[in-house]
Amino acid sequence: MIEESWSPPEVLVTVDLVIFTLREQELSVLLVERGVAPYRGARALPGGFLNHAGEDILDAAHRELREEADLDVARLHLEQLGTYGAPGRDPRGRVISVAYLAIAPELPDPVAGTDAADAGWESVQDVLFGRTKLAFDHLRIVTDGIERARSKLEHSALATAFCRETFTIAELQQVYEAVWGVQLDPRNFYRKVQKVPGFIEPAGQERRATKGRPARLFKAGPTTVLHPPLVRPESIDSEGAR
Amino acid sequence: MIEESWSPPEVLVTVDLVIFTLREQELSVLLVERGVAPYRGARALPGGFLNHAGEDILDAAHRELREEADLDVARLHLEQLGTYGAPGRDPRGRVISVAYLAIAPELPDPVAGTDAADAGWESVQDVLFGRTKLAFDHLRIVTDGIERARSKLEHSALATAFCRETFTIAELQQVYEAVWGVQLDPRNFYRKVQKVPGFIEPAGQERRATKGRPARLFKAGPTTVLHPPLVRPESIDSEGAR
DNA sequence: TTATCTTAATGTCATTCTGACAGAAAGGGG
DNA sequence: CCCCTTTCTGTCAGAATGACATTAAGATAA
Repeated sequence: MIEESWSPPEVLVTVDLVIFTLREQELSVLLVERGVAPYRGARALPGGFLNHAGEDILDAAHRELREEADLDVARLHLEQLGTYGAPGRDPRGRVISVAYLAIAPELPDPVAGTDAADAGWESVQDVLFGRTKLAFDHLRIVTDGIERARSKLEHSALATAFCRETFTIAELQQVYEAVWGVQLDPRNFYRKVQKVPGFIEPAGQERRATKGRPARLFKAGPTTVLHPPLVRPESIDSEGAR
Repeated sequence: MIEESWSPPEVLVTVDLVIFTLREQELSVLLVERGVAPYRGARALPGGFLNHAGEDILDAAHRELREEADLDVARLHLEQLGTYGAPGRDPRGRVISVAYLAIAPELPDPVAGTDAADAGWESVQDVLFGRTKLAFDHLRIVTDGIERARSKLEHSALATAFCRETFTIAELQQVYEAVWGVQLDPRNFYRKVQKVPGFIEPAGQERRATKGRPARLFKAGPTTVLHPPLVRPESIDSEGAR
């Protein structure tokens, strides 16, 4: 198919970021208000073009996070979610976007950066149910991100990434409940989580109290793959395996 | 960061295909021998550049499969595996590659296409252990593909995609054993697989015999998400959750 | 000081699931 | 008809699961 006259087409590459956190026990996603065309004024995932042809994609993702939301979370672990490149998804021409997923404990409110008129956390429910409209195909990206997060909660220690350095088992449970959208039995959850070797380990005898009995504190253990997995109840719609 | 003079850099986009199948109970991957520079003569995953700026990425993947390996498997389901875009991975310039994964039952030997001097199935073991060297970062892509396939076998009905229209439970077990690289107890496997609702359903009373007792034939059921999942034994190295 | 409230942690129990193994069923080949 | 191979059905103890009760440890109010 390659002929003498033919040369491969050039396209533009962007990165998009799906950053999830928990606020008031509600799953939230980081959104910006676009300050430039197209979709100026609309809500969108933070992201943008590669800076120069030699920039690594993951580096670009970290840079955009810093630029657009002023979240300089160097330690934030970005995981590639997928690449979205349908022709016509961007009026500026042929643009394909590499999406990254990250999970964060509750963070300081982000500040609007250069390209973004505003930046802030938005309820994931509002996005999924269409109460918050997103630019481009970003709704689809968020949807994929949710499903990825839900799935990873089962098999990996991702849930601890939502928590601070130390956390109680009840807090960990709230992560699962918020992301899966279900209610779990605290006693069975307590038992199961403790049984997975290396998932969580006690962090000092220290404790923190608000009203009831003080809870023990834990920290993330060395294990990254959960054995056995914490299977989510069948009820919630998983959108299939595609 | 966007200034008047600045315009986003243009990059070249390729697709790469990781096609797995089972041959003689061994997991195999489709490779081509590159007919053009760079890496001319080396083994590589089938793939290539987008044809024109308006071509959909998934369409390009199907086209390359047809062109390079003459496998016109329209029905083959391609699942996006990841995007690989490290600067310098391709001497021709800034190239990022979108990799797709597919699973196929045993297929006719592929025929070399236009860009490929040769095309054929290669043992995955030979690739993983470095006995078969690959061009670019294709070893990494294959490695990621294996891990994805191993994981999907647990939670999805992917295994049936390795089999023909109808299959015996023993054949299905061979899929799991080949991909996971473990030995399973036939009796427990039989029990578990049958219990997952909608995974497999009986296909006629027909049977097919070679030596022992004739086996019942099954076909893939409607279920795509396995509940409960078939968890793989802890032994095999899963390379972590990254 | 004591009763009460709230949340954390442990316990119980019947049911189901799991892994390891035994044996019966259904053919083919001598 | 006896062996061999492969498929299918049981069995059985130990572990895991889901549903629920009870005790423990503090804060707060009476």
